[in-house]
Amino acid sequence: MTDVARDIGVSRQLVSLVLREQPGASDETRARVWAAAARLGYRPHVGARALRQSASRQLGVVFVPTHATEPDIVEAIYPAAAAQGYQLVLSAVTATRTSAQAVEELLGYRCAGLIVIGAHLAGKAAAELAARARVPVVSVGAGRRNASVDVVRSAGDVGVALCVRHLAALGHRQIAYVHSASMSPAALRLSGYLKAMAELALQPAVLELHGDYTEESGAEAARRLLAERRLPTAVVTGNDQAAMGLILALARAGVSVPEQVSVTGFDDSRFARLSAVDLTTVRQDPVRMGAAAVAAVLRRVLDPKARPREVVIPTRLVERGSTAVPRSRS
Amino acid sequence: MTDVARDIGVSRQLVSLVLREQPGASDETRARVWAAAARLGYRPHVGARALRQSASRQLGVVFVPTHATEPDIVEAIYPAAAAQGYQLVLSAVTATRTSAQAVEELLGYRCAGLIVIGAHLAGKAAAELAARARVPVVSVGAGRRNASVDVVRSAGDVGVALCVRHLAALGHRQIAYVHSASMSPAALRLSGYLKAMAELALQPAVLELHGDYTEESGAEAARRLLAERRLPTAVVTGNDQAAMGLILALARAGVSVPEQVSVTGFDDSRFARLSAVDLTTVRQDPVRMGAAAVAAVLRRVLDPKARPREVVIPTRLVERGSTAVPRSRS
DNA sequence: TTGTACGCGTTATCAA
DNA sequence: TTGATAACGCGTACAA
Repeated sequence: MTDVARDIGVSRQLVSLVLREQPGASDETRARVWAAAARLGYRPHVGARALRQSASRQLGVVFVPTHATEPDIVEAIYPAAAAQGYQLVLSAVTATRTSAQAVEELLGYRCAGLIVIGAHLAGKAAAELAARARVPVVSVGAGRRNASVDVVRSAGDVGVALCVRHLAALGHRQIAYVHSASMSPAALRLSGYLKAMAELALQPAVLELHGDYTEESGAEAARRLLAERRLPTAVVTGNDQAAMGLILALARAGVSVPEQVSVTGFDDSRFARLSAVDLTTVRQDPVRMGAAAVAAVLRRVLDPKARPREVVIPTRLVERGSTAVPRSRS
Repeated sequence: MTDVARDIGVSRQLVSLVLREQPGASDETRARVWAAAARLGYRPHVGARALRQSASRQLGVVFVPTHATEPDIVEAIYPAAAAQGYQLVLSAVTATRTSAQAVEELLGYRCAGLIVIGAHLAGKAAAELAARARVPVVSVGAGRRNASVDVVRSAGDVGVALCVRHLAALGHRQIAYVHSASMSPAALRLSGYLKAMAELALQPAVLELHGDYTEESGAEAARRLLAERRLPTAVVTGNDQAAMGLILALARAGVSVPEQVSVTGFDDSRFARLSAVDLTTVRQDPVRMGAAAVAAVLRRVLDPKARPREVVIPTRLVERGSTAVPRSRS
């Protein structure tokens, strides 16, 4: 900054004024400052700025970059934060890096608030982190109403219930559900299935998988369904990837979707939209989740006494080609 | 830090010493300092540290979070950087955020070096960025030998040639190639195809797609192949997602893989490994790319006079079930 | 081991 | 519009 000031022969603090778009400089000077800054390739030092202001205009974001949907939420957070003049500091959770480490690193930036995407903030961890961070924390995608962190999540139970009712409306009666207990939002989705089945007076059939919702687990589900005496006419899954694996494994076994079995997913990920996959699924709306997350942190940044809230983002059914009227009722 | 010092009644600089693991404090004091730091939830302020040292131990990383393979490289960069005591500052390229903006933001952190994943640094942009940043820049995945930035890339031409030779060894003679000109590494892959076909004295057949390598473009390739008089016995694609789309669209049209047509992909992404997809593909080794990228930046961080290099990471063929002996030679 | 003093780049306040 | 001065949190040199 000193270089810029010297270059055009003005004071350092005038340059600071101009770059922060504060009043107090003539239009002509403003133009010269901007020109000089561009010419010299000058950028304000974010660290120095944060230091001086004892409050950075930065939001920390914890996410899993290799996840199917988390990057979509990150993508939505960027413009929402930028609109309020905030930068993002991303911190990834990877195979070699725990969420605790990711959060720890963010604390060094003295962010104004933290957005944690995914199921890293189970009850106790949430409270500890919130106490530790001393700044508002938002958990996106998982967790329930909570005294220490805001929660932004999808209405997963409603989404699954929509699938069940859609299938029932098509005439299905044997509707199985593929469940993975290890995923935190899965419990909510399962409850939606059970509730919808009960309302329709249908017999629930839950297939519980080991491990995460991956394509492999969908294939495992297919193997287990095929091993049974009779296939259900429809399968609701809690995740697109599991649905994909299920469909492909069924196809290998000569069972066609949707002719013999209808299948639904959850997420409306990029796979689902593929014309070749054409999966009926539940859309999560990462854009609204990202915007809601930013709104939630900033609400508490601006009013530190505000209490954390729970924001539920609606889900909606996307009807595609993987569901159809059952071939025969039996 | 002052708080920690006051808490246990020692000087601020002693705390600094201990936390940086420098000699000059008794074991007993060390323990007390660490205990107090943990209890108070203290973390050094990265901005203040960078400011004081006029050289942050941070590496900036530009990447596309929604991309199929870039997050894998990011994941590999983390441990490689951590091993040398460097933190990462991630900056995402999204639909609403250009690579120029992503880089611009990183400059504010005064990173020791920049790693740009993807094809954002075409010739001129690379030189400009390198001049602007005043720190070493590495381009990962795209770009060619260059005076201003290091390049770490896969041997894409070799990888595609491996596919062609593998198919030829199985007995294939009509081997088509699905090409997408808009992707920067694609030219290299195409050249590998053409070279290998020439060496085998086979007639090349290049199917050029509009747009990126997406599942949709694979489906488009399938439609165009099906519209022709006769299908090739094998199709080499420059990307797993395109191969996936191709296979699924062929399946819908009643053409089975590998029985009627063999297909290869490129990337060994998560789809390819799926037992239901079981795609023969080329493995890019994101781990080695990430490690090489870190090594390349740090080489020039430590020796600013060093010239940029080009590092080529070998690729290898992963033989799976999407390729087989052609049903009949015709 | 401690205290003292300085500077990193920036913002903020004041009086001129 | 400017200059003087201080402060943010940290690292480091030096003397005690």
